Amino acid sequence: MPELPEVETVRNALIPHLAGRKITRLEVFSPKLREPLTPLAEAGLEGRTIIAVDRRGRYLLLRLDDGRTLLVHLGMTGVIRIENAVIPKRKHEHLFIHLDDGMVFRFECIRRFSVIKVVGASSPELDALGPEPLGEGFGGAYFFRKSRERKTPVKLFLMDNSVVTGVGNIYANEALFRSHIHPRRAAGSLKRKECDALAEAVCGVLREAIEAGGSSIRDYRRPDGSEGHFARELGVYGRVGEPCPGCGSPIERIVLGGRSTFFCPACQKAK
DNA sequence: AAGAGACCCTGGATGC
DNA sequence: TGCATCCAGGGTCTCT
Repeated sequence: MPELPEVETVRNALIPHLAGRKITRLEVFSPKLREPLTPLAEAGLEGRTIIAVDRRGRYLLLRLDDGRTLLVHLGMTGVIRIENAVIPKRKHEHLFIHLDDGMVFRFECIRRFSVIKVVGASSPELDALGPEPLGEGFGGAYFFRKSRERKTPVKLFLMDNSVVTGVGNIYANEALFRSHIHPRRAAGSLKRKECDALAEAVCGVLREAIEAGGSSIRDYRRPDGSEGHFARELGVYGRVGEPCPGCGSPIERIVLGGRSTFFCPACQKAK
C-alpha cells in the first residue's frame, strides 16, 4: 500500500523514463477507477510532452508542457510499469500511455481505488493538502499548535491529509511507536515535547523508508517490479502478538477509524 | 465544525 | 472441493 515513501520511490524511478518524453497515444481500458477514466482519452494529451515528475503527498504529478498536470494517485493497489506494449495486457491494467521512445506507461490497479485525471494549475484535492512532512512547515511546533482542542485520536489526526500529507496507516503506527505515544490519545492532549518527539519520529521513519525503497506489503512494487525493503524494519505494524522490539511485551491490535492499529501496551501508555 | 461511520473495490486467507 | 465470510484501507461522502 503506497504511502509517501513508496510514492517517492516510484517518482524517482519514473523520472528517467518520463521526463522529456512525448505522449503519442492513450489506450483506456476501463470506464472508471475512483473517478471516470474516459475524460482522459478526450483531454488532448497526444503530442504533449512530460516536462517533470513531481510529488505532493501521495499524488504523483506529471507536469505537461501546456501547463496542465496529469495527477496520479495509486490508491492502495496502483502499480505503474514502464514496459513495451508487446507484453500482453494484464487483467487489471486500466490505462496505457504510449511514449515517443516506444515504451509504455502502464497502469494497473486491482482494487480501483486509484485516481488518474488531468488538472490545471490548481485543483481541489491538492489545495486541501497540509504541509509535506519532510518539507518546510511541518514539525513539533506546528503539530502542537494544530492539535490544540482536538479530541480525535492522535493517530487519526496524524493521518489527516489536511494536517500533514502522506502519512498513512503503516507509518502512523510506526511513528507513534517510536515516540512512545498511545494511538488513541486525544491529539489535543499531547504535550509540546511529545509533539516534538512525534514529528521527529514521523520524519525519521519516512526518511528511512525512502532510503529502503519503501515497504513492500501485499501489493506494492517499485516500477521495475522489485520490492522495497523497509517492511523488515517495521516495529509494530502487522505484528500483533509478537514481542515488542523494545520491551518484549506482546504487540496489540485495535481498530481506529476502521483501520488496524498496532501498538505496544507497555511502551505506549494510554495515560 | 468535529467526529464517527459507510462506502468504493478485489483477491487472499480462513472457516465450515 | 466449494462456498461464505472476513480483511486489507485511502479518500470521499453522509449523518449526527
